[in-house]
Amino acid sequence: QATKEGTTPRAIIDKYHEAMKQDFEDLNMSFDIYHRTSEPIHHETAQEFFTYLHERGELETKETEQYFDEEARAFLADRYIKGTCPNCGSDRAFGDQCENCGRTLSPDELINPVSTLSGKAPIKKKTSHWYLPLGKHEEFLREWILKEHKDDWRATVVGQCKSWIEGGLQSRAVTRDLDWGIKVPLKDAEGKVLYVWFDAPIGYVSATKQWALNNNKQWEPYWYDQDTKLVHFIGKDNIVFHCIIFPVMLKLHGNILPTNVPANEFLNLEGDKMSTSRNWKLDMRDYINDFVKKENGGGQAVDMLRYYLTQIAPETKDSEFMWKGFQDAVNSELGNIFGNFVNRTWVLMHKLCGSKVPKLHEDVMTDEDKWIIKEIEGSKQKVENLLEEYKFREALFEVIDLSRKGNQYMQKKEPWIVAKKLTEDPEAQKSIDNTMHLCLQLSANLAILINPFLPNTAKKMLGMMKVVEKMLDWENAGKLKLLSVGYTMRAPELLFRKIEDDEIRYQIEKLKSGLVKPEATTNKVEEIKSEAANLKSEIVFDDFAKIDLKVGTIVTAEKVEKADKLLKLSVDLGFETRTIVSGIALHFAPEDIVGKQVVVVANLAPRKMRGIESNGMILMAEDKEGKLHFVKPETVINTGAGVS
RNA sequence: CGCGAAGUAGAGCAGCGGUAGCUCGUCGGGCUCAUAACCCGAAGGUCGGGAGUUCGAUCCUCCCCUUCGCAACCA
Repeated sequence: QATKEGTTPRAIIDKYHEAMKQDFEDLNMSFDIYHRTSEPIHHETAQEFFTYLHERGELETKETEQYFDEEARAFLADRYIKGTCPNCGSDRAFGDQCENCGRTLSPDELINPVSTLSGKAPIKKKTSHWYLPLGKHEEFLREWILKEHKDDWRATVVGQCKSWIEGGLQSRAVTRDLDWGIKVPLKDAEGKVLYVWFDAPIGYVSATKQWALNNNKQWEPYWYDQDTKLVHFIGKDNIVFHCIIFPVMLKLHGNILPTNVPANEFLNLEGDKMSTSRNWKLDMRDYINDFVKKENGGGQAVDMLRYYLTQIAPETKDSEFMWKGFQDAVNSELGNIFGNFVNRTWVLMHKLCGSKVPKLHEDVMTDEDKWIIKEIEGSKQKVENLLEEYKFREALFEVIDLSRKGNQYMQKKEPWIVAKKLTEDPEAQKSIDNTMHLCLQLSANLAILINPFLPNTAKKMLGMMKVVEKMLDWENAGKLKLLSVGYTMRAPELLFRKIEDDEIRYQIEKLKSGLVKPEATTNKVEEIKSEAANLKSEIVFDDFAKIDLKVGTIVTAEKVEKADKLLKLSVDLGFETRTIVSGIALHFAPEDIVGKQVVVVANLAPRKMRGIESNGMILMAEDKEGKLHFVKPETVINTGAGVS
């Protein structure tokens, strides 16, 4: 990224760190510590970790030959080496994979490797690295994950780990040759740094240290006490690091192991995967500008988003963020059910009970009263249990459901009807008192229960109840004497506003229009610049003249069996019709391209792909989004025409 | 190809051997304290397809189809 933006890694880190910090602040998210792995305390911690493992002989050393760019004076990551694919002959193959035929490669297999940094051919250079032999810990991992946590960890997590363990655990290099990063703390390790995956999770430890320092606490219990619960909240693509590699490191280092790793699946957006490059995303900044900032303080807007995100969290499978769904959830569940219950309770209390918390008359308690009392008392345990199992979605549902029950309760008691009989039957006030008393206690409970999810809403409710923040302590949930009899309440305040159709239409519009539009012109310029920098080395005309380009017409096209990306084409070149296999199946449907004219490299050596011999290559242009386009004559011309 | 996860009412999701359930939406009714809100009721599903195990399968087994994930100097 730094190379792309033409700046230093350090500057990039600073920039994003600050931007994200601001976003979190505006969205009302707080952290006990928001730490970064560039801090000195982290370097020390990571180095200590390495030294500890190294001194106990838990790391292996291996010497290998790797490609080195003499001009850039750097060893090259697989991705930074380009060359000709040994499989399909494409010259767009990278050290790890060929983009054309999809085959996974190692840099050694590439024909004519070239560094993407300097454009020069790299040389082989010997280098030695330290490795973490995961294979040695297979038994431990089997026992710990596949047996001990078979049932209390999520199915995806255990499944994913199983897949890794069964697939054979390879030793993983923990160091790299790089000029920046955390130095390997050994004498003979000049130019070697710790691999990010090794030091990144150690960041959790160093963050704890920093936090302890800031708060005058001991950090050790958090990583050594058996009572400590270590929980990683991550996405499913991160499972292997947090369940396999880091635990092995922790075990070797004498630390506690994670109690649970409740990995979430992926969140999609309006029927498609999120993607920064395609601008198909939910941007924190945009939400802040469009919703949070338009409201003073924005606590409501923040809680609305928190609600929906919790409600659709992909806990068991991939889920979908739909703007319409956001509107429905907020308007209906938050506004109509929860917000409106609190509101009508307050309005009625002011009208029928003189703005005070009425008394609960035990002598006239009905079945409905007893039912709602039971519901209130049971709610704490229900929500708590779900939270303990990391079922946040369901826990939040229970909270909303309690307010739903409040609505049902009020409907059955109908105090507004009872009030009409008051003149002939003054005793009826008792029924009203009971109803409102319980609705108020229920509201106070709602404030406590919603607090972990929607803290701004809970605070607003505190204001209406005129009570101190202490009341929100979780231990108070389920209690029926949170508000004292006779205490005066404030006027109601709407907890949630409705989201209008226009706002939703605007967001969807914005999302769809941003799809192709480049994010900013500067980005575009830089991209062109970096493309230019990646130009291949100069050739003479004779080199070019060796390539025989012809205009051909696609006669037939069909998918190649058992290959995602390949289409088998027969192309009429005028003098003959050839079979050409092309890696374009993800971009074109076979029936759509029949009859199209294309430019073909006619004298390319034949190559077998998936058992089919391909005689030639179709020229394609790739756009910003990675979509392929045919290169072809502007108007249809005679098949077989030469191109030069 | 392989390995993991998933496919259940219009939408979003629970359930995972024994009369298919929730939320939203739709339709009908009630109520009018409330944010055109709330409450009650109804319609809507051969639980991806096929075979098998079982007295019984949405749930177990096998095969097939579809979707997502399994590269990184990303965290």
